[in-house]
Amino acid sequence: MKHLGQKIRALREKQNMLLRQVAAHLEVDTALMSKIERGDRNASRQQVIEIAKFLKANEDELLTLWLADKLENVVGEEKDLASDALNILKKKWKK
Amino acid sequence: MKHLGQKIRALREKQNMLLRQVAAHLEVDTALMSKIERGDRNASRQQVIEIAKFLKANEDELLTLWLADKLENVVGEEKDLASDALNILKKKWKK
DNA sequence: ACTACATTTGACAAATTCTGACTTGTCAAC
DNA sequence: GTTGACAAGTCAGAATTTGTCAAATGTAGT
Repeated sequence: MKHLGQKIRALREKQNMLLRQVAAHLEVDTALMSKIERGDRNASRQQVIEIAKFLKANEDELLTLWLADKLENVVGEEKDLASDALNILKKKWKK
Repeated sequence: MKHLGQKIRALREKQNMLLRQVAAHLEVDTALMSKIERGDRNASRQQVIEIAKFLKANEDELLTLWLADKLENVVGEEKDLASDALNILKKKWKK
């Protein structure tokens, strides 16, 4: 699994829907929807939720992919530090 | 350990240095340095590196804390999804 | 090849966020 | 009450993000 967009596209095509239809449901331009599916743009949290509803997908699964995309942007070149960094956060959250 | 700023402050105070001195070394305003230590502002990657040099700290350790701060911002309320999201990324990176 | 429709792309303005500097306030020590 | 260290608020310019539009490209079907 690569990014959220690819997952969305797979879901959409399995249901024979058009970009235009999903875009209309989110009330955004088709062009934006295209970019989201191609990974050019990030969807907003709310958009992900709407997409999950509309495509009858598991909301948490899509949100997890959405979060993964965002984490990837932040981590950038620091891949080797990411695990340690997340562990620090986990400790912090436990308290 | 909370955030990078607290670590920096601890290091700085252990060496009896003033905010002003560290700030001067980074060529930023003392007020900005104060905010970084209190976690009001994020340091840039380059600033973290400079600070590590100046305070004789381990660069990777500080960068890890720096990354943790950034991850925390991104994760936001999605704490429960963060582990899964990072696992997805790890798989992706292996290839 | 022509038409019709779906998708992609690049340019763009508006909105939002980030950054660092500047100013003012607080507090403790002297 | 002056000084020095730091905190806190405000601000403008820079940078990034967001969504739209128009034009380009892809893709069938005829």
